Amino acid sequence: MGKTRSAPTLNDVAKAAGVSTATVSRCLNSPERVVESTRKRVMQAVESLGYTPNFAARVMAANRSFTIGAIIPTMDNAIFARGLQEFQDQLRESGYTLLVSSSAYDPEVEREQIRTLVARGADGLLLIGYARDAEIYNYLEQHQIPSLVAWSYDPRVQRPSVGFSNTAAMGELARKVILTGHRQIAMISGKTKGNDRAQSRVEGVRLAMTENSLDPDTLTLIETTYEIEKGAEALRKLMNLSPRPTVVICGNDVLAAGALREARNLGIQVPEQLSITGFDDIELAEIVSPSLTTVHVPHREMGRKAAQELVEMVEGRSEGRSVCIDTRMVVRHSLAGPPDLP
Amino acid sequence: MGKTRSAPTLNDVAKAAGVSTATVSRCLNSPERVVESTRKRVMQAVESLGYTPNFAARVMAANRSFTIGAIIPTMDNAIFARGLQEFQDQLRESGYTLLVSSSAYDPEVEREQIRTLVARGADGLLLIGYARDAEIYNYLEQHQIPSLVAWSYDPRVQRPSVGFSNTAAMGELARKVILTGHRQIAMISGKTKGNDRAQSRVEGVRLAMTENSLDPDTLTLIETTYEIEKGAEALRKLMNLSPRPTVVICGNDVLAAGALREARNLGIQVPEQLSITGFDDIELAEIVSPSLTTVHVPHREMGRKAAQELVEMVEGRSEGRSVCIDTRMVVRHSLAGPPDLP
DNA sequence: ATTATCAATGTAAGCGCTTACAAGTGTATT
DNA sequence: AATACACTTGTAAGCGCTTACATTGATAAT
Repeated sequence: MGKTRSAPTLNDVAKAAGVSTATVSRCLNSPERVVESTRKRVMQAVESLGYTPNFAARVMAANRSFTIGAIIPTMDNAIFARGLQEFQDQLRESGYTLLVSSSAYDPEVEREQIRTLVARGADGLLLIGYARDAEIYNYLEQHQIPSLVAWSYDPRVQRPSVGFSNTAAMGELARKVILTGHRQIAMISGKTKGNDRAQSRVEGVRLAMTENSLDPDTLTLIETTYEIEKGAEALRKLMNLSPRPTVVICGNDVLAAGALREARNLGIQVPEQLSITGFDDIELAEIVSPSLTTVHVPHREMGRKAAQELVEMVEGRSEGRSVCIDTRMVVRHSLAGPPDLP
Repeated sequence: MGKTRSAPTLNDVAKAAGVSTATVSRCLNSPERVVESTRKRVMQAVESLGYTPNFAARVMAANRSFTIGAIIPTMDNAIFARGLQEFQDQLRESGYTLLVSSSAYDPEVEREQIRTLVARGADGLLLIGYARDAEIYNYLEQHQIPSLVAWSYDPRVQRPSVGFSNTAAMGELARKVILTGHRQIAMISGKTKGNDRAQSRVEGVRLAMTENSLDPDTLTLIETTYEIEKGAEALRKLMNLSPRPTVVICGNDVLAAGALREARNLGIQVPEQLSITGFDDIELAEIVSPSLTTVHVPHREMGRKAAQELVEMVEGRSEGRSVCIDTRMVVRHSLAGPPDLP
């Protein structure tokens, strides 16, 4: 910290109020254990000195920080913003503070951030998706830090999580796409390596194809990072293919927005000449035109439930349950039947 | 923290390596002060025990945290995301960690967050905009925590800041709007109370009007929170006015995107029947159609320079300089001349 | 009146780390 | 050979707080 030479300490308050440090500490942490008259005097001293407890000292002494850490892949787009905001609000209600850091989708960075957060005394951790080194989970185990996975839910994985089935959600959308008549299907996915959500979404599309007697190997797949620009780039590539896909399923709304923009730049009519779909239903999805057919993920609900569950775990009231959140397809204007072949 | 019963401590490492805790500490913090052979042995012990230093203890003992705090008004939209990302990256390069929290534009919450961050041992703080209680600045002074204001720059204010002149930036845009022929001007602004950036932007429009012999009192102003939905709402209200404004200047791109959407819903052609402008030039601005005429703010540059300056301050190499970042108008498709009167 | 009980407060032992200072060793200088 | 010095490592005193345990005084129970 800054050289806190002049900041008042517990001791200063104790002296000013004419009590012991223990009493001051009690006033702050369990006021009901101090008689009113004393408490008043102490609080006044706190007030007039402008005392703020030193967090590091408190954490060290109490071995408890009332802090929850979250590592998200990125803050750069809105995907995690909404859910995290709700997560934070709910946490605050339970008396916890949220510490966020972002890993830029880099497992190494994530590992480092996890260690940092643990070293900082986080009582519990929110992680995005299942996929990470066993070593990391071991580390958390060893330090006895409860962790909860969010944004993914897979009944086969034995690990507390609050999320949704990316496979099922994308599957539903893909089925709709196929039913609408599309056969030349392309997908712009996020990088699947180390990202189970991206993997599952691709998986969902493949499954839907198989179910409908389409060869999943005919799916044209481009993997890229989740940036608007990259979505645009990928679309450009896809439009050079022959035969051209009649629909582009995007791994999320950000990629879809990029694809949409590029289609406009190329003079391709959406959805008349080309259909495009998204995933997440962030605000962007409704803003772009045509508005995106996508999958709605109840981010707020997820954030709230994750906070509740994680607090339960931290306070020893739960061993870690999993919660599956329902998604639903949102049909808007970017999806239509394939154009008539010339 | 979680009950760290089993986590190894410095002491454990020291024993395992057969040295004193001081030596281990030195290996970790100033390795050059320990002879190679010893260092190797220690590092091996660190490795094999899976030791991570306890942050709270370190902060307490060293009175230094290598942590910078930032309180931003919201994470809910992209306004701050980009600049902050760069701020963080730059900070990391200098060996600092960023702690972010968001205040939801609430001064009370902000005050609390600042106290929390200080109590947590932040070495320095990044604050958005100048406007806040003197009491807060005093508090920081007392605790000797350097703070830097970002997203605002005003040569008249005697306080280190890295930002841009909101007045000048918006003024340039407004001048362009007026030159394009508009006389019926409306503005959808963020809440100006306690938000100097919003205030300055309104100010910028008024100034431009005055300069062009328009009465600034004829500016129709709606203040609202920075949400897409609110932008839409505001536009609806404006379109019920008579005479209808021919241009709607929005306080930022988010509001503009909402306004744009609503115009589309109302069947109003932009820019043929109505012009709309934004501010910030976030990705959204280029995605919507028509794409937004707006003011480009070099967020990355701002984030980077802010990090550099704040680190200098924290390390006592600077008393706090101010940096003015240049913005520039970006002309796209949402602004055109006013429609011919019927 | 005596003892058990309880509520309010004080005493002091750490929590895990850094660092000033002390101690020990080996090398250069005279 | 004696002295100085640099370098490496150890010793131990905190950093500001919480909390188990001890103490005190008052009230209730006998």
